[in-house]
Amino acid sequence: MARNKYPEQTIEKILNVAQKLFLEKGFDQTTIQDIVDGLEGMTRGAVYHHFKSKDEIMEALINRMFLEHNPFDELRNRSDLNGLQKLKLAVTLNQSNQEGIRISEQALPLLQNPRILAGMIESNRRNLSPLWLELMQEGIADGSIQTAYAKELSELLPLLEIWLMPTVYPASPEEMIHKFIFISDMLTKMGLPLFDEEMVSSTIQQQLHRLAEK
Amino acid sequence: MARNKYPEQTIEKILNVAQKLFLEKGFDQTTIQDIVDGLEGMTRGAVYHHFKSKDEIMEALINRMFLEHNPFDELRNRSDLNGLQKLKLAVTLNQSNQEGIRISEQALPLLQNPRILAGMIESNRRNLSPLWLELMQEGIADGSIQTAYAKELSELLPLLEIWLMPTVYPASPEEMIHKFIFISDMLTKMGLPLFDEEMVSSTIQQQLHRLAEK
DNA sequence: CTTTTTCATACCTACTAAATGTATGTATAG
DNA sequence: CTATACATACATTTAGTAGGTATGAAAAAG
Repeated sequence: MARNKYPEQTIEKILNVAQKLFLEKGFDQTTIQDIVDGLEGMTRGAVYHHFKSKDEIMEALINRMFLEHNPFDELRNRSDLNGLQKLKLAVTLNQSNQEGIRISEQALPLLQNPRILAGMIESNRRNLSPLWLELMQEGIADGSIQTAYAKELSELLPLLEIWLMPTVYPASPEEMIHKFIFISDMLTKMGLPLFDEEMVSSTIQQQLHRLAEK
Repeated sequence: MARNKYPEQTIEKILNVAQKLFLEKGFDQTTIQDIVDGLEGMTRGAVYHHFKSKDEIMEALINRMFLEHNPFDELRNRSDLNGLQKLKLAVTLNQSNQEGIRISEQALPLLQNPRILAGMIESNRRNLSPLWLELMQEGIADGSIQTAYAKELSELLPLLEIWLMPTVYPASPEEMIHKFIFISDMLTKMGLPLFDEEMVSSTIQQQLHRLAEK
């Protein structure tokens, strides 16, 4: 089999298998041969043709996870919303976005995957925080929010997201609820009322549901 | 040279060299042979005698860095301080503690060292947060602080420390000052006034000094 | 418009280099 | 005398490279 018509499909396949394995066994414990074995009828040569190294695969993966489907593109041309409303929507979209990754890959053990965790932090800081900041400045300009801490909050939001991950900071549903209330309260006090009553209570419902499942 | 009288010294030496190399070049880029080369007159056999694997060296290192010299032991038998005062002292001790690591190892590029970053997060959560929580509960009991968020704050404090690291979140001195003010303000609003005027202004002085150096 | 040639590239095979880890041996402190 | 702190030599795993082969597609020729 030489010269595939759609090499992008091959690349996607490689990334899919790599993501699965990295999340399951961790980056260091996954060999390139492991990835190849998951590719049915391919050899290491194919992988090395598309990616210079294992690190490059990791890099591409992190980009795909945290960059490609970020929720901010959809918000760009929504002129019907003010800054705060956009921010709230971004939170919601972001949440369901992450939910997707989490479920499909069954609760990624991030602490066993330091590369992914670090990549996430770095990618968030470089790519997501500026977008948050932009929205906040929009909100400040149109008067829908008042805060002296836009820059700080834009960096902190992604960090708080990590704090909310039960795989990094294990938490019972009750504790999760408490965390949410804390964040909601804190953000409001700092001038960024992102989580209103409705969002908090819907999260609580969600967590109670999680509790009932056990 | 066989059968050293003080094997602990050998172990310490290994950890010292490993720490230096890991922080300089990163975990993955450091080979066990590199460590051995820094040990003058030792062979890989010695290292493998004391540590089963490279990962075990890393584990021991992280313990040594974040566990052995943590500031809380000193606070245990200080019955002259109330909870809040102990918390404040803990912050100060913790800060100078970290300063030590940072200076001696010239600004560790944590994001190039995902293992260390993740180990730090994990170690903080497991070991440090409970100690913070304990102090906070003491402060609540003796009335020196009032907060409904002790558990949350005890987890968040170490995270905020990471946020304050310029090697993870690059920041100019001005931005650092702003971050400090943010944290001070935020903690106060959440019922944990750890940073009083004096501490904030001393930090500002410190940052301005850093600014002047350039 | 059809055929041929050319060329980039998707992929394979075989090999190298490097690093981890292991089995076994030796000397010495207690 | 024995456990253990190390050394030596070796086996194994794994990343990465060099070079080759096949093929789709576009340009050139007929």
